[in-house]
Amino acid sequence: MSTEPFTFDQPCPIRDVLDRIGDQWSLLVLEALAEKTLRFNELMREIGDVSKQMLSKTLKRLEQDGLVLRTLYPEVPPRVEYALTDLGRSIMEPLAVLIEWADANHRAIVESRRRVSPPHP
Amino acid sequence: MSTEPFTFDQPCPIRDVLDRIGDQWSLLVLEALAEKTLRFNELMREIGDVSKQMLSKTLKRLEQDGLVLRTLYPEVPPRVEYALTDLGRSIMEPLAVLIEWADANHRAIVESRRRVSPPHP
DNA sequence: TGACCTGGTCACCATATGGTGACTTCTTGT
DNA sequence: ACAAGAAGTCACCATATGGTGACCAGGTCA
Repeated sequence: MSTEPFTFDQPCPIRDVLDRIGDQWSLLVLEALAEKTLRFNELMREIGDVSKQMLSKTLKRLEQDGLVLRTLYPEVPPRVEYALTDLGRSIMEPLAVLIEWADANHRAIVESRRRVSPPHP
Repeated sequence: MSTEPFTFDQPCPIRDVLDRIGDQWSLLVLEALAEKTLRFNELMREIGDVSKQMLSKTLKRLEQDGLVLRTLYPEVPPRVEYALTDLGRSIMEPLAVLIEWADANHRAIVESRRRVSPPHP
């Protein structure tokens, strides 16, 4: 299949990518930053229910993977801005296709789920 | 954004979908079944490193969500075949786009990761 | 002299996740 | 009689994940 070949150091690309965007918060962060550059606390407010710790971890991984650029302005109080890189912007296209599918088919999934295990018998 | 609006019963579609395909095994199962219908033990061998329990759980969720069809042939010994539904086949298209992106950009991600935290100083 | 702001980190704890190996049921093969 | 094989399930246990709230620095406002 298209995910092969891969080595141990460089695992199957798609599993690696899904590990990133498949977690609780990465997609939300990417979506927020796709709209515009945001500061740490702005991101927190934008996403709403993410904890500092998780947002911090998520941003760090996205930065390490080169999807997000972190810029520190050594002012007082310090200002830190997060923006998508070119790579980060480029992943939004495949994600948009997936989001489109999700929007179109979510109803079918929910109904299938309900059919199998009805609400309250 | 495109993921709104959503209710509590029917969460944000894309998060819901990512919860499914973003887990350890679902994508592998979908990919295997996209090639051809397989029996339980065939799937195990195909994927290689999945446990019975996880494969069972994964298949059950995919079936509940209407992505996979489980057919039991009441023979002896029993034969159970798993196949993609139309819905299951339709999600392979957005996934193919994502897989393509992953293949094309995985190298960039790995290199970015290495740049940030070098192997052995 | 505090109290507050930003952008975090850290320790603690609860829950979720996932692997292992035993067990099941029925029938066929030796 | 006994093992084997299909398709799972179940209990047990270890690790991963993620939330909470305390804490940090430096400077500013009242």
